[in-house]
Amino acid sequence: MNDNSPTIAEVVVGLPVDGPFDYKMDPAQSRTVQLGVRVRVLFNHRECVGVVVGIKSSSEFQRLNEVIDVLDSVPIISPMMLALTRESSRAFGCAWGEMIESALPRYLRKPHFTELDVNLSVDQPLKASGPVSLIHDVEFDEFWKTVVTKIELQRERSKNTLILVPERTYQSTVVKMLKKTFGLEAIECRKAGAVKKEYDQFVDFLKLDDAIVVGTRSAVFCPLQNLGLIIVLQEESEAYRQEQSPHYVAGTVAEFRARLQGAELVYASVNPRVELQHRASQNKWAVTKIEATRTVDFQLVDMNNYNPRKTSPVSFPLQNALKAVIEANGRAIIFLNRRGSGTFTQCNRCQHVMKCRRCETPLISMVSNSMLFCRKCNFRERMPKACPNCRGVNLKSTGRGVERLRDDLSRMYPQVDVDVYDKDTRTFPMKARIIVATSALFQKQSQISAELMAVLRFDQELNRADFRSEHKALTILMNLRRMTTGRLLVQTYMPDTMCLATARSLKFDDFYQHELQTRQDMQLPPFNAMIILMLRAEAEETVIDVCNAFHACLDAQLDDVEVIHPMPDVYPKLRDQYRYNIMVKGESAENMLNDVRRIWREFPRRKNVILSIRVDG
DNA sequence: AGCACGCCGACT
DNA sequence: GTCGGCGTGCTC
Repeated sequence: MNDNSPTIAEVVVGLPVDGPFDYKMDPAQSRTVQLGVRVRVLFNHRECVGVVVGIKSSSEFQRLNEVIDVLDSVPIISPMMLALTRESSRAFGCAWGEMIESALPRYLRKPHFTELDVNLSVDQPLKASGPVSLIHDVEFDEFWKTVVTKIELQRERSKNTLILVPERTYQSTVVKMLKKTFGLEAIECRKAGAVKKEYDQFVDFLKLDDAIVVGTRSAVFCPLQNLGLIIVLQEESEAYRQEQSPHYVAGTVAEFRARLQGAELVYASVNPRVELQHRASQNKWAVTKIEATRTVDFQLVDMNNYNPRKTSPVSFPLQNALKAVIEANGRAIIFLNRRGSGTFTQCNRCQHVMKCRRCETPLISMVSNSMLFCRKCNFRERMPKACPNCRGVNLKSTGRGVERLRDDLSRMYPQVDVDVYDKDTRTFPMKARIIVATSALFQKQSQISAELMAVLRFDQELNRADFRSEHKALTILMNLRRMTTGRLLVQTYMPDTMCLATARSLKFDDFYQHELQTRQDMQLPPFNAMIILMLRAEAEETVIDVCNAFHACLDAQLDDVEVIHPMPDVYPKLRDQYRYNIMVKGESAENMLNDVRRIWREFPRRKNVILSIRVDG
C-alpha cells in the first residue's frame, strides 16, 4: 500500500462537543470513503453516527479509534450542505455535527446503510452569489406576480425553487394557490409522519431539477441541488426561529445557502423586520415596495375618553360599528389575544389566587368546561368547588378573555350568532355574525374576511417586554388590515404610538426610521449583537444560585459587552426543569460566544446545570 | 450529551 | 471491608 494514501477520516458527531475527531480507516475504507458520507464510530465509549468532513493521511493524535462501518456508498451530504451546516453552526453557536444532524431526516441519524444512485459532487458552489431582494408588500398577496415570473425563469433554466413559509397551514395554502392561480405544481416538504417516508422524500429531493418545493423552517436544509431561487415568505415570523437546540433562524440560513449555491433570494413581508431592512440598505439589496391598492377605514378609539368604571369593554364607537354590520347582515371579527374566560381566579374570603402547580403562573379559567389552565405550560385542572386555602366557596374569576367577551356580546346582541375562534376551535364558525378571535385567527387569514375588524386591549401587544413589541404589534395590525373589507377599529389607551400612526398612514419609512433610531439609542440589534444564555436545572435553588454567580462572573470579565438583565429572565418550571435566562449584548455574536463559552468552562460548581446559547438572529 | 472514574457515607 | 451516591473530566 502506498504510504501517502489517506487513512484518516475527520468525523463530526451530533453532540455538543467541538470537533472534528480523527478516526483511522482500513485500506478498503480508505479507497471508498468520500467527504459527506456517514460512518459508524465509537466516540467516548459510545457508538454513534458521524459524518466524514475531512480526509487526511496523518493525525497528531496517537491512539485513534477505527471507523466501524462506512454507512453510505456515495456522499449523502453534498459539499454545499457541509459548508452550509458549518457556517450555520458558527453563526448560531452549536457544534457542526449537531447542525448536520438537524439537517438530516431521522432515518439517516440511525446507522442504516444506504446504496444511492446519486452524484452530489456536481453541486458546485458558484463564485458569484445571486441577488438578494426584499419585497415589502402592504397588501400581502400582491407580490406573487413578481415572484412567479422569477419562478418561471428558473424552470426554463431547469433550476429548483425553494419557498419557505412560517407555518404548515400556510404551506398547503401556498401550494393550492400556486396550482389554482398560476398553474404551477409545487411539492410540500413534509417533516412529520413516517420516518421512512421522510427519508424517501429526502432521496427524491436529491434528484429534482426543475421543481418548486414549499416547506417550513426545517425545509431550508432540504437537499435540493441545482437551486436557483429561494423565497422566504412572511420573513418577520417568529416561527422561523428554532426554539430547541440547535437554535437557528431559517431566514439567515437561507441567506448562507443562496450565497453558497449561487441562488437568488427573495424576502417577502407585509412588515419586514428592522434588522432586515437595515441589512438591505447596508448591502444595497433591491427593495420593492408594493403600495396599498385598497383603502381601509382605520378608526382609532381613544379609551381615555371614557370612564372605565362606567363603560363596557366594547366602546360606543365599536357598538355603533357592530350595529351597522349587523344591520347590513355582515360579519365582524373582534380580536382579543386572550384565551379562556377569566384571566385569574381569586377567593373572595382569603384573597388566595389560583396558580399553576408547575410554574406559579395565575391560571386562566374556562367557564365552558369548568377547567383552569395555564397559558405557559398547558397545565390543566378542574375548577375546585371550594378555595384550596380556606375552604371558602366564593371563588371569583376576574379579567376578560375571549369566552367571557363572547358571553357579554351574546347578551348585548341576542339577535345574532356570536362565537369564539382560538387555538382549541376545530373549525372556523363561518355562520356566526360576530366572532371573537385570538391570534389563532392568523392561521386562517387567507380564507377569512370580515366587514369590521376590531381590536380590543391592543395595548397589551405594545407593552410586551420585548424590544420588538412595537414592530410585532404593527404586523398584527397589517394582518388584520388585510382581512377586513371595510373598517379596522382599534381600542387603545395609547393612541400616540408610532405603531398606530403607521397603521393609519402606511408611511413605513417613518416607522422604520423611528425604530432604527430607538434601536441605535439602546444599542440593540441591528446595531449590536445579542445572545441569550439559557441555564437549566432540576432544582430551582440550584439554577438561581448558578445563574446569579455566572451573571456576576460575566459582568466582571466581559468589558466590551453588556449583560443586560439585572435580574435573570425567568422561565418557571417547564417539563420538570427550571430555566433562567441571561441576555448579553455586544458588537459581535461570535466573540461573545467564545467569551461566554470560555468563562463557562472555567466556571466552578456547575451542579447539573446545563447552559445552552441562543443567538438572536 | 453522557459515560467513566474517583471520592466519600451507609450497610450486609 | 464494598456498594452506590454524585461531582468532574473528557471524548479522536
